[in-house]
Amino acid sequence: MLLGREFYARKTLVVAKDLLGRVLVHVDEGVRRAGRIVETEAYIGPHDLACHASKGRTARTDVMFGHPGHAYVYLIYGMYDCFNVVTEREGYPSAVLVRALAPLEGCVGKTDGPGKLCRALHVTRAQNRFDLTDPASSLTIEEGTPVSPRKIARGPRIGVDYAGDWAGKELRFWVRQDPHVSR
DNA sequence: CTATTGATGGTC
DNA sequence: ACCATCAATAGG
Repeated sequence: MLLGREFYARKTLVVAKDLLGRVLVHVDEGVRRAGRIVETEAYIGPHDLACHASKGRTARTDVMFGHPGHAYVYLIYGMYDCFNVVTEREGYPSAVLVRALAPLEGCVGKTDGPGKLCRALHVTRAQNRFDLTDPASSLTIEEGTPVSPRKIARGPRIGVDYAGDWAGKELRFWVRQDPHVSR
């Protein structure tokens, strides 16, 4: 069963936690590549200085201003794609970065980092704006098994030291003790 | 610690 | 038309 629009149309922080244990699936030219989500980060709205959309609506950030449940995939450091899901209501730009997976099917290499998981599932900017709630989509998220709150750890986001007051906020979530969480 | 790599957004 | 920067990673 796929997660529906209403799953994503909630507070980004809630979605970030609730995505742990869910299964990201990419049907890549007929082959299923999938992993269980074990680490996420919340990027919340125009005031979050670490959120790309805090610089306004541009060609890149446009998708974050749209409907929840769509993919936001962007290129970082000229080499790595990062996969996010758009959250909250239309017009309020926010997303959850998926940082690590436990590999399940068809993964090429490791999945313990945002760039690595995209490489492993063959997710690129070609999938940007894809609707994750559409059963006909090649990129979806299945219900999987939610993680009990007691097994969820929390800490500051990675690589956002530039973000002033928002740099220290604990908006990163991971499954405690899971070996596939990024270093 | 460094090199990598190119899109992106700001400035001139 | 530049230019600094970047939600990362691999390799010393």
